[in-house]
Amino acid sequence: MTGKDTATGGLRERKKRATRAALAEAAVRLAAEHGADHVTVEAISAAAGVSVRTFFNYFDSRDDAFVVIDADAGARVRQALLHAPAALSPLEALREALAAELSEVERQHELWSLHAQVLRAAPHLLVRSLGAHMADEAVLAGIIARRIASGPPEGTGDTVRPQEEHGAPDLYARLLAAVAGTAVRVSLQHWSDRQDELAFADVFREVFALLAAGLPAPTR
Amino acid sequence: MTGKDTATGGLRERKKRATRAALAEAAVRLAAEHGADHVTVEAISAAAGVSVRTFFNYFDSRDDAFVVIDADAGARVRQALLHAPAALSPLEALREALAAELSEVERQHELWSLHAQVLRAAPHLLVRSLGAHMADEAVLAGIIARRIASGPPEGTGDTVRPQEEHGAPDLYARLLAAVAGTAVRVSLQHWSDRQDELAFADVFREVFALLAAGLPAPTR
DNA sequence: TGCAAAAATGCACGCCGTGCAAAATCGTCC
DNA sequence: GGACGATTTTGCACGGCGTGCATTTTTGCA
Repeated sequence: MTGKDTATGGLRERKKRATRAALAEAAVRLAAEHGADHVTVEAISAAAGVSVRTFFNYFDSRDDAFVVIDADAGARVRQALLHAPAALSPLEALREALAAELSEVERQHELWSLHAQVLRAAPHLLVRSLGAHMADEAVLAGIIARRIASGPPEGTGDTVRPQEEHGAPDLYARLLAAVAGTAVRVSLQHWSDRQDELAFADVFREVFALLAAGLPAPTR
Repeated sequence: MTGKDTATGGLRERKKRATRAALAEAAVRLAAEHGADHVTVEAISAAAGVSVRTFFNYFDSRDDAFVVIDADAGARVRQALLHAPAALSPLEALREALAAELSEVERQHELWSLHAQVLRAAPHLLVRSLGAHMADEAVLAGIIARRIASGPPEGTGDTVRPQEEHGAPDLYARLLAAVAGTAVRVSLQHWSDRQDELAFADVFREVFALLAAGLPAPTR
């Protein structure tokens, strides 16, 4: 369905992508310089070389230009999750799918850093950013639920440990999808605060380790 | 600082509270009837009997009127957490603090139900609602961090189990605060979807049990 | 090259949100 | 009880946001 991702031969399509990227980049750069709420749609449009009206053909609101970086990142995560080895637990599978996508983030370190800077200065944009992931969250929960239903892990081959039957799988899937999103956000925030000290991947792994351990009280 | 909560003798203060409540209630009722995005500030103000300009003296934006129900719920949770028994783990303490506040929710069932209805019909408002909790999240993380630093649980009295030294307590505290907020949201959503089937408290407990267990793959 | 579909644009309009100054209301002191 | 200072409410004006519609320009294709 989303097979033709990056390499699209359509000339028309390419130009649309270029325009969208130009608008997004102009928005982020202007926001980093003057502060997000001092950047008008008119300024963004002018910097990207299109009319104000055209801006609204690409983004539903001014804030979206600051928020939506890569529109189909969610789709890639979903694909990765669908092709994850059946041996992995849901939490592990999701962790790996996210890690793969987020390694891309570290490669475009500069743009993301700028982006993080803008979001930090304007909390309400960060909130919007969360909202952008919420739609993904629902879809992700569906995939997780299906994964659980189809392929029970049975890693060791024998019956399960003396562990309570946890009720609705829907609830589990939703919770996992939501918590994973939260984990990504917290990881990014923490890494963004101590930018030069830590590798993002380490923070990310640490966070998921904490989750898998059941958020135990830290040993001081 | 927030000592005088509900019972305030000041006549002026009372009138302000009344006006704010009237505006919020009018907003929610109109939104429930006509849909949130078909409700203008003018309509809300008229229903509450004040001018449009006054509306903006009470709320920073139109959406805030739909979102902010109880402004100092966060403060109460913080207080509860501060007075929680030292024997509880951070996760347990936070769970109990939230549970106490959320029992209030079930009492005002009708208002919250209406509210949930409005938020469900307008996802972007739900996002804003999350945002309202994000400021709380940072403060909460600070309290958790301090709680960890001051009173190490040492429930059994001896040294810790063979368990890795999990790095920054800041990271843990932030993660816990964020995940707890997510847990509340997922619980509310799940409960809201199956309103008559489950008690909210049960869903809430179930979610925190899953978190404490490290989100294990559910036994099918 | 000519034609149909799609995208970009201009224009008009209504609502949002804010600064400012005038008017109304409230608490207090005499 | 009445006047005064402080706070709140209100009207007004203005700029920015976001949308519908008709028009013009660009693109893909025959």
